Amino acid sequence: MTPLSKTEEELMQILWKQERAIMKDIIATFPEPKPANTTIATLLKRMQDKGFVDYVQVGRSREYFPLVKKDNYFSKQVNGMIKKFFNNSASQFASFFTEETNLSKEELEDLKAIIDNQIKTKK
Amino acid sequence: MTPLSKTEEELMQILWKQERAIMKDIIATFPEPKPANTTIATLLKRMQDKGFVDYVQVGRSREYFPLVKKDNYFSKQVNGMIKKFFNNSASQFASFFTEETNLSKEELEDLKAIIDNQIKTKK
DNA sequence: AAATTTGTTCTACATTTGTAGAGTAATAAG
DNA sequence: CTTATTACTCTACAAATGTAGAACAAATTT
Repeated sequence: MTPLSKTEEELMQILWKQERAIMKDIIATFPEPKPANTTIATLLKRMQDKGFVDYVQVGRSREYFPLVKKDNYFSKQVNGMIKKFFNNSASQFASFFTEETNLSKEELEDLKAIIDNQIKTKK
Repeated sequence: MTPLSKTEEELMQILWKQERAIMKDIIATFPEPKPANTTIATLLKRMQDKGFVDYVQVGRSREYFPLVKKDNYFSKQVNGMIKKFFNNSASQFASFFTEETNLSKEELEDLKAIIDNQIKTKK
């Protein structure tokens, strides 16, 4: 399936946030200068063709909603990156991540706790 | 600066691996059916325009090389994702990550060690 | 020297993406 | 009922992307 383009992905973010949204709601979330609604309509149709959104007719307008969960979509993204940049080694990615991102001491502690938990449930 | 497209990114991966590569080397890395070298040439020129690669003339051919480090490029990617999907919270990303990816017990232990180290140097 | 290989620039073209006007239908508001 | 609002389809078009042929030059092979 064709992936979402950058702009389409941003629209997805809106749908993920709103759960269900009609054209007006979508347009409302954009800052000035708002895009033409034909622009959004085109994008939505393309996203529908790609299998990422669908809608239900409600009165004269449509309630659009995402067909893929954000978490799901996101973990595919991460997995793609791990594959591309780390030869598929998640752990290599993980260590890179902890080294490169600027987590505070507290965040690191939290993370450590999470990992500890994981280790326990694993065993 | 315009970002790399998917295909251009793949070419970058080759350059990152080879350090420096001439056309023949690059083509050689592709499986059959290999792309036309004009295709690669076009891609390389575009990537050069975008500021991601450069070359030195060596005899009749050019040695192309990356202008951005893989690590550097990669962490920008990750940061972009964190921003987009986790509202800029790296720690939220981190916990999602450890929960979603299937790290083995050993990998988790390794990761924990790394984090411990981070915490110490952070002190 | 003739032929082959290698790599370049120029040009081209189909597809995808970003953006939106024109036209139209239905509904809501005056 | 007339007007304004909302949103949908159709059409369009510029920019970006994927891919490569034609033409040409230098180097290498036969």
